[in-house]
Amino acid sequence: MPELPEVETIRGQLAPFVEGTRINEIEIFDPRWAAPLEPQALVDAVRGRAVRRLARRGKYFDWQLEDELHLLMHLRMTGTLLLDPPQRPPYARVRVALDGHELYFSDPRRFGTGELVAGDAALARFFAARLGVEPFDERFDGALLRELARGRRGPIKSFLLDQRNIAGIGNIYADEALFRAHVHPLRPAGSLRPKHYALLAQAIREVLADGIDAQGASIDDFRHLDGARGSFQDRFLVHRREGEPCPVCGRPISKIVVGGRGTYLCRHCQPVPRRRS
DNA sequence: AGGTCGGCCTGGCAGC
DNA sequence: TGCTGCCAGGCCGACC
Repeated sequence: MPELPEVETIRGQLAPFVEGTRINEIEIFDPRWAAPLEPQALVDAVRGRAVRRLARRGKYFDWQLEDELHLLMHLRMTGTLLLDPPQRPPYARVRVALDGHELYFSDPRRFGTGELVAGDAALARFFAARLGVEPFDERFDGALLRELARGRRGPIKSFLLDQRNIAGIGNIYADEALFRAHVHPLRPAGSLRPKHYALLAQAIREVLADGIDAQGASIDDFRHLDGARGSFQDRFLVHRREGEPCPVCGRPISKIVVGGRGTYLCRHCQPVPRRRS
């Protein structure tokens, strides 16, 4: 699943090809991609616009076009961006023609989206309603995490996955960060000791940085701009390793369900939550 | 208002 | 072998 490190990897690869150039043409094959906007409305607004910067916020690509127009792309589950593929890729939903280059948004499950936001102020409101602090923001630390989680009784993992709290964490990096911080995913979010908020904040930053360093995790559909794979899947400590030995204590890794999401942990290294009822 | 759950979607795979 | 049906999950909206 594309999470912060995967989106950041693609952003870094794509930025040199698009910044300072122009969207000459955009073709939307799947009207769902732009919904609720009519595809033609998006095409008309974007066509011919200069691209000032390609930014990222949470898991969103933010194409900063001239006149404060923002084209936001989200890969959701299975979306990929492919630059200059030899032929039109399978599941192509959108084609963007740039100066001398062709970009495809491919997406088998069709969850991926593109939307327009007009004006920097509107963009700030859009993100404020959906996204919390960036994990690499200097304000993000154990104290902030503790404050955000205060009084919250839902599982800490669900809290980490809620983009309104912290932006960019998905199922992979939540499991890996909780393992590194020795925190059980079912612990009520507000119930950690101060020391563990600090450990967890640090683990989140480290695991995301490692993910970026490995150019993302290619477990399912995620691929680089040129179709190559990331390598972070080879560095998973617990995610998708049910039954394999814990890299710390050697006991088998468990799989449970938290908030409807498959969740991997070491029951020995991540202390058991207090029982409810 | 926090928390939970269903819907979106379809490739892949378990189970018969 | 071939078919059925269920699972995966980011995000949103409905509901309690």
